Amino acid sequence: MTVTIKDVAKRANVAPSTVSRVIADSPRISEKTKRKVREAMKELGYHPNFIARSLANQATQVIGIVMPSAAEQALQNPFFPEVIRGISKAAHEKKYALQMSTGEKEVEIYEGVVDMLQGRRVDGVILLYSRIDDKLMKYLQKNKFPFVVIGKPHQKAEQITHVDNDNYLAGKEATEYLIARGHERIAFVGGNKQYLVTVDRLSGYEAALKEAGLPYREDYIMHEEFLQEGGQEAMKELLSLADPPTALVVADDLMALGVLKTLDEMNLRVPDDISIVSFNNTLLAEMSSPPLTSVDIHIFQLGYEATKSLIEKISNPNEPVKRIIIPHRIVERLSCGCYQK
Amino acid sequence: MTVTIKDVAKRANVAPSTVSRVIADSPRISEKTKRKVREAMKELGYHPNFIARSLANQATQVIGIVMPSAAEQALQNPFFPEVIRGISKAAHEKKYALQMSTGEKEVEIYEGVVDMLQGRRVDGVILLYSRIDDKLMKYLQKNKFPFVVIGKPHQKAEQITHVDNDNYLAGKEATEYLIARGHERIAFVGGNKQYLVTVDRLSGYEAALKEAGLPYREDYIMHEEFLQEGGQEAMKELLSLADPPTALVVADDLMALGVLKTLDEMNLRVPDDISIVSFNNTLLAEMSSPPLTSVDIHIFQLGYEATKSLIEKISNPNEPVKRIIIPHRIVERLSCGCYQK
DNA sequence: TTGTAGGCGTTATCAC
DNA sequence: GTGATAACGCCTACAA
Repeated sequence: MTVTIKDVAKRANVAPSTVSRVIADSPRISEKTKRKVREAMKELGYHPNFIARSLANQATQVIGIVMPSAAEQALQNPFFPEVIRGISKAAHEKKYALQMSTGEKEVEIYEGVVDMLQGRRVDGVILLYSRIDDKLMKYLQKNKFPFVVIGKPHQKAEQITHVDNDNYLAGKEATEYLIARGHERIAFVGGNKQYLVTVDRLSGYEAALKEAGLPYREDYIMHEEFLQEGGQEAMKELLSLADPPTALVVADDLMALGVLKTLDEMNLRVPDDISIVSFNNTLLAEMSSPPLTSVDIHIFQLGYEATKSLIEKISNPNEPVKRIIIPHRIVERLSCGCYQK
Repeated sequence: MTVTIKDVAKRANVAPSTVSRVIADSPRISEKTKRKVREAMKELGYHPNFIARSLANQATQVIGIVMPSAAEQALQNPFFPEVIRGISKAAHEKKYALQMSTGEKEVEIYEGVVDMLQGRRVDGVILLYSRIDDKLMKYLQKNKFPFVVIGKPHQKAEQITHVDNDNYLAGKEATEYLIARGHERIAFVGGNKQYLVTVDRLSGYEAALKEAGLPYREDYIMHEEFLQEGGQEAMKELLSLADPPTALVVADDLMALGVLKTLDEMNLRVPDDISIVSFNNTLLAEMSSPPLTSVDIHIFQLGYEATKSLIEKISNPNEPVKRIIIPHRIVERLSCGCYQK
């Protein structure tokens, strides 16, 4: 049925191994037989069977992408398509294929990835998140599977290749940006505290307040999902406070969108009544009304670099651990105003 | 190193074939040995090797996703993450994994997919687009590879399982919507005419004009890329006309965004100066200023149904050809006004 | 430079 | 019910 290496061999009057060598373009084969074999391949319409090759090679040339939650949910946030764009570019350059995890709950994802790796479907994986005490990450490390994480590993970060932003600094700068505009009651709206991004940006926020001699208030700290609904929830709670904030550091554009929505419903205006600095600088930040001042973290590059590092690691298991910090920068738009008492 | 079926067999004092049967939960194995074998698997931490299994089975339980262009580019349009969400859900339900094509140019994609299939990396593919005279589609058909397309196949649509909207009708309704509001100079901004979506929506547009006794003007028809830039280009051209349109049917939200951008730069207001009906009803439509009246084509469902159909086809090659039409509906927002002479 | 043979980890077809 | 054994398609020593 399907034409195999043997068929080609017969046709070209050589041994299967010779064909195999031609495929690998081995220098030990004469140009003449190479030509002959290649011609036979053309004539028969031969295509190498990756699966068979993978089995023999113990390598698949496939990289696994692991999302923090069901793709179904994660992909709602433009962060993910954007990282995947970067990943895709780098993978393509090195001729790697991409496979996506598809699990709903955390355990399912965990098992899915374990199967992916143990089942030798992929040569390595990229974690598109980093959370505290992550079972999966520990597993990967223990079993010495090639992987890189986008974000900062919770523990043993010096032993795990990762690509991250300086989220502490970014959080600090975002906050300082608001402080510089006279704000004193600044709230923080972030994702789940399990995520390192949240933790880091929050500490940056905290540091900025401290340096400015402003009080750190528990009731100004919100943790919600990285979705619009999360932002809405957070904003509602903040507005129910006796003295609501005059400015917000929001850790994600999509969340910020939710924040804007709630503010709009409450007839509050941005930046007149409340200022916002957001994160990610996705298209959403540009499009919202008002457009959001947002910290560009270069998502694409995050994915691109992570993939390059992973591939290096796959091809050379002794590759030293790397830590790559992608620069960030605040992109000013219209969501911040000066606070006037 | 890695624990195989043989190791398990030894440990459980059975033959490898028995272990294999236990994995497949064959009814011909006694509960007692099953228990014994399963215990051995636990103890040794056995994980089946998918690759080996695939080779023996001639099936991978992986579905390939084929985008119209480099993922790097396509993923900029929220349409794609959204279909993938649907695909991911259905795939997960049936325990299929997902692999993405990663090619830049059309030829590269073509070859990538051919390799995917011939290399037996995937059991079937989903084309996330449909274009005229598509080489790849012909290839798939000729070689009888399981595939489904999202969109309407150009030729032999009755022989190809596909999931689509009634884009003709949708285009017609969108146009009628504007006509009903008094507009007579209505332009069409679509994607490349190679794409069937574009063609279909355009014919719907044309039909609506005809029925209303309005002239069809070549200079009101724009074909650009499905990106913001495309919308900007189109709008610029339209505005350079002696008598620019008072309303637009734009075949994609992201393009519509570009349109809005250009209009804004020109100090034209929507809907006061120009009305817009867009397509896809992504988050962008909701967020833009003004929010766009947009035709919801239920992207998620498109992906979900396509995947279910593909999996059926993979498991049963004799599955009859299917054509699934996903309903659409216009979601009214603030981008349309009445035309007053 | 090329051929032979064994192995990669499973499944499937026979036997017993 | 369970055990050999031969595929699946390719790669890679080892020979020649």
